[in-house]
Amino acid sequence: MPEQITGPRPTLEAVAARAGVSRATASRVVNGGAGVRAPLVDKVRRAVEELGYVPNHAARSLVTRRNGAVAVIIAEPEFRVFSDPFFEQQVRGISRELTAHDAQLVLLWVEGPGDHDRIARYLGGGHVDGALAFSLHDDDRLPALIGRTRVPAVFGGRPAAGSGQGVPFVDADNRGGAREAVRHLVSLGCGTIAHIAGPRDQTSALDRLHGYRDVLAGADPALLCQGDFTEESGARAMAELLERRPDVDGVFVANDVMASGALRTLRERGVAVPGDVAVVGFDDMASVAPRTDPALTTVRQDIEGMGRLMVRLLMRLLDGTGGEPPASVVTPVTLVRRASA
Amino acid sequence: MPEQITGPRPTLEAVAARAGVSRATASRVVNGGAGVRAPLVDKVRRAVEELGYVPNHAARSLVTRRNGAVAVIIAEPEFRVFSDPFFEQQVRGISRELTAHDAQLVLLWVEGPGDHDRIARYLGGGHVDGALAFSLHDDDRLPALIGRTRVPAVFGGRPAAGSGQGVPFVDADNRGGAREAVRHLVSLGCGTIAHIAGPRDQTSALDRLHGYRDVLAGADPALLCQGDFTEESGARAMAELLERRPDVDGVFVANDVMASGALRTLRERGVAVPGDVAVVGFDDMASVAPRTDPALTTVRQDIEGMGRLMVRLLMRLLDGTGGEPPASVVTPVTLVRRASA
DNA sequence: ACCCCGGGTGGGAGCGCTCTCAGGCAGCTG
DNA sequence: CAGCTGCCTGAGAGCGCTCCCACCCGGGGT
Repeated sequence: MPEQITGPRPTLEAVAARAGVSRATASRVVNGGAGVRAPLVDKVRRAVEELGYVPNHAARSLVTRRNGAVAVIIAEPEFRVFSDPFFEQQVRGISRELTAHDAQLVLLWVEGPGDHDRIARYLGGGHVDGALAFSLHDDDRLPALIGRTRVPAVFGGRPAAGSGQGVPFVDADNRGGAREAVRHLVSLGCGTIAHIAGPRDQTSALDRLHGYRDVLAGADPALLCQGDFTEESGARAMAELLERRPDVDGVFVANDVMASGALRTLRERGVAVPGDVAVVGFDDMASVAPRTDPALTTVRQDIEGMGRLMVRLLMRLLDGTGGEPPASVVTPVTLVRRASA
Repeated sequence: MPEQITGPRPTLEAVAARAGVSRATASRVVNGGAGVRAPLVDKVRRAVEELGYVPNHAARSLVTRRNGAVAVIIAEPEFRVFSDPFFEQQVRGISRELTAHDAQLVLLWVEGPGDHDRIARYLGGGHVDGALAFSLHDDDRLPALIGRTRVPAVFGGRPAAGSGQGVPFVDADNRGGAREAVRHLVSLGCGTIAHIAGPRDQTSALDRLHGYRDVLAGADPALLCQGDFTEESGARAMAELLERRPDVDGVFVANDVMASGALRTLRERGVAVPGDVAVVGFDDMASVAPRTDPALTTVRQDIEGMGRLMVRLLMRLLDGTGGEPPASVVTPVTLVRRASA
């Protein structure tokens, strides 16, 4: 029980006095107690307890030049980003890992391109030890901006070629997952496999398309349909596909939400899934994939794990004595078999 | 253009030297320049510009005992809280207002009750000037916890009676909105108005129930049905209601999501809305209310505005010379008329 | 002409901490 | 038993800033 609830907060000086040691020794104990003899450690610990001592963060970071805080930069180019369950999971992973590293999460919400200056100033001001950002679109100037500030940073998602040089990223193995999905359709006996692709300006969507092509190099271009990751676009694309190639018997859809739309179209037209057409999605979004009719076979990525990994990479960057160059990480994905394929 | 990109960051001392003034004067200019003659102000400003000087936050807050950061505490008792669009909007409002006040947002994600200690320690550690928290459930121990830390705080949503004493809150006028909704149904000629209520342990749900009762004091208890804010529960409650009182001609539902479920039940049974039964929801959730069939008449609350208001209240608390006691704010709501009532 | 007043400026202390460095006290070797 | 090594401990500087206070200087009153 802390003794004094009110009054000025006790300083290290006070702790030292109470424990009968010097400020230096008290400091050593507070910071782990390495190289201090046990009886003294005990005395200091007790004094800390009794006084309810909490280190003054400002004083500490003034001298250590570290402030134990990491910025999480969230750009909001679209209508809703934050309420995306994907983000929720990633931010949760980040938060948990940050807590494990005793670091704080400072949320930087970018309000459009005009706000970039503010972000740059903040990062440049050294208020945080590092930054975590999400790379969403090709035209996103955030990666470049962060690269320029020279603040240690890690991206979530692979930035478009050339925009985030030197900044490591954590990305799911979109291409490999896509290959696995398509191979699964092949193994099921599908001979005419289509792909409903995501937006051209997102590396994840592009990678999934590339994975499809890796397996089905010579596929008819008519089997490729463009979507924009919305349910509606998935439904439309499926309809178009059915028209162009009525013989289609397998579809790899670039995300679960579009797959849900495609499934709807299929259902409406009385096409049996997976009997007539097998469908595989991507993301294994908890609110979608297990609930579609039939339940969606899809590719799962460990989103929270990716968030945690981002933090671990950043911490390595920060601790790094400058030796090793920080390597980006591509996390494995797994095919989750349900009913649709 | 900052002159030196690399090397140690310039200090105020360097700025002062370059401008040919004392550190004190340089400090005054950096902090607004009050009481410094124009030519000197200019000189210092130029030096700041040329050196790319950015104040050291740690040093500043060491002496001012302010750190320009506010904690936003998010408890997660349920499955998903963060991805709730309600939260998104509120946090966005908070973020914007905080930015306007030049303060940072430190996100504290509470991982269950066991995590309370950590939060308390953090808040008690004086790392932030104040805290913003959301009061969700009656049994939430967060309000009490925050009250004990003595950190200036503001709640979003009214805490349960007795749990967050002395801590001001910002809440929507749930009761008044409910009254308005019910009165609207009355004005439409509805004579048998039911209520589908939200969870008993949330003040917002309770207040809406009270609003209903304010207008319909002697209503048949059979007209009251319990839901839990999910779509499914709304659908079920509506079915029950239809069974208990087939003559029901108006329903006030405690939130839009449940109203959407109720609408579904009504549609499935061929009950005309608003012809046979008029329906009013609550929240005016953008992703729900305008998209239901028929579009939902509901009560709108300015969620982002509430977030901003929370920050403004907190800032007043912080600036407060201790004079006025901080008053909670109940923000007005408006009835949005669409097709369902 | 002298003094006083007040706005502007600079000197310097000190916020609470970490970290280097010198000193002290064992314990061990020669 | 002297000398040396090595481990602990304490003294003190200093991180970059704000703010108090003393000082300076010009203008107005006596």
